[in-house]
Amino acid sequence: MSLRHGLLGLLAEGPASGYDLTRRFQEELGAIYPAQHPKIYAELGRLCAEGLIALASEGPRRRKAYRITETGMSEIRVWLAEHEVDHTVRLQPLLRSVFFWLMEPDDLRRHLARERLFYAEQAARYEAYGECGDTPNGQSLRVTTEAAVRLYRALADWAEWALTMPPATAKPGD
Amino acid sequence: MSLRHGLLGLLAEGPASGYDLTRRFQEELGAIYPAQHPKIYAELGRLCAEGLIALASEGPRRRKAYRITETGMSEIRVWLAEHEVDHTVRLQPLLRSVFFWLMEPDDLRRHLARERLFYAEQAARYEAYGECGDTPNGQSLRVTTEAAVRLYRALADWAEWALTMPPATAKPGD
DNA sequence: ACGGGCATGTAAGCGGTTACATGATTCG
DNA sequence: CGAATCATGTAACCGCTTACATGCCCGT
Repeated sequence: MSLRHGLLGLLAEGPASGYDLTRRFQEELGAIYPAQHPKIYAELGRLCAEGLIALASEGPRRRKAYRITETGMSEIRVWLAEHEVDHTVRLQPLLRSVFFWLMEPDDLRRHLARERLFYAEQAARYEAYGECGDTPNGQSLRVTTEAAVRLYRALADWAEWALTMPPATAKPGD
Repeated sequence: MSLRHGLLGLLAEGPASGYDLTRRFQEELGAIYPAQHPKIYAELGRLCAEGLIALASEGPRRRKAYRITETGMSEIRVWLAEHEVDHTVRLQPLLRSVFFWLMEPDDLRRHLARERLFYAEQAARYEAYGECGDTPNGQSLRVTTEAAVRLYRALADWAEWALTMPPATAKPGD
């Protein structure tokens, strides 16, 4: 349950609504940790009930902004300092690569070219993110986007490298 | 539902049991696409019922080896060629990095040092994988491990780089 | 007045994990 | 004969997605 602490962390920057948080999780964090609005609203409700966040203000269009409480702040701090990191990685594109030998060489080339492009675009997107301000949270976000850039560049380079490999087709003679 | 096609793809290499496949998904693919035995046995049952795989042999300790059928082969080929790639990435360590500014500088340094080590170990593990034979599927696995190496090296380098950054502490004066 | 974006929710279902449970065989 | 490992399963739960549904406000 990382989303819970993700929301808490974002609210540590300042009050925000479910809508705001949804946008951040889609656009800013979409490429490293996506989340959809139903999960977010549900979790906000739970966090509020448990007193980790509280209603900060109500705006037009029944907008509800939440702020983090003292309890919430200590909760996120404890999580960051003490809770074990979940290193789970699950990348469908890499699972697919195990089966490249089952693909037609032409299909594989097309596939890798498209993958390369996609990853390069993602890398560029985060590279363009540029400065995030000189606030503490802005500087941390800068570190995060750097990770995203390096990650997607690594995948783009890999796809490019894979294109240079002799295609390992199934049944060359069989 | 990628696991389904993951199993199909591995069975395309030759007959295997749920136990065999579980081991491959834990050890060989654990760092890019982990899967646990309950899911695997359940999925094998379903695949068998649908005729995409079939019982190949029964061994000692009630071992049941499955083989892929013609239907299954065409299913995995269609999936690889036509089904859209799921590019979802969800990395808790990168979500955490958004909140580095909430951590004590000392805790952060320790955290990054441990992360760096972890990723370097993973990279080394896959680097050591070395040759996977000259069979078509072995060559593809080589391409996959190359991706894993590049991915984990990128993360290790990132953690090392992050250690050189001035820690963006919260509330410098507040 | 109405269309589009802001804003919040509910419900069903899926994919995956964890814990529990058990049987069979080999090796020392 | 006991421990370790091979081997297969079930049940409960969790986190997340998708589809569905609705209300409100602003600009044209």
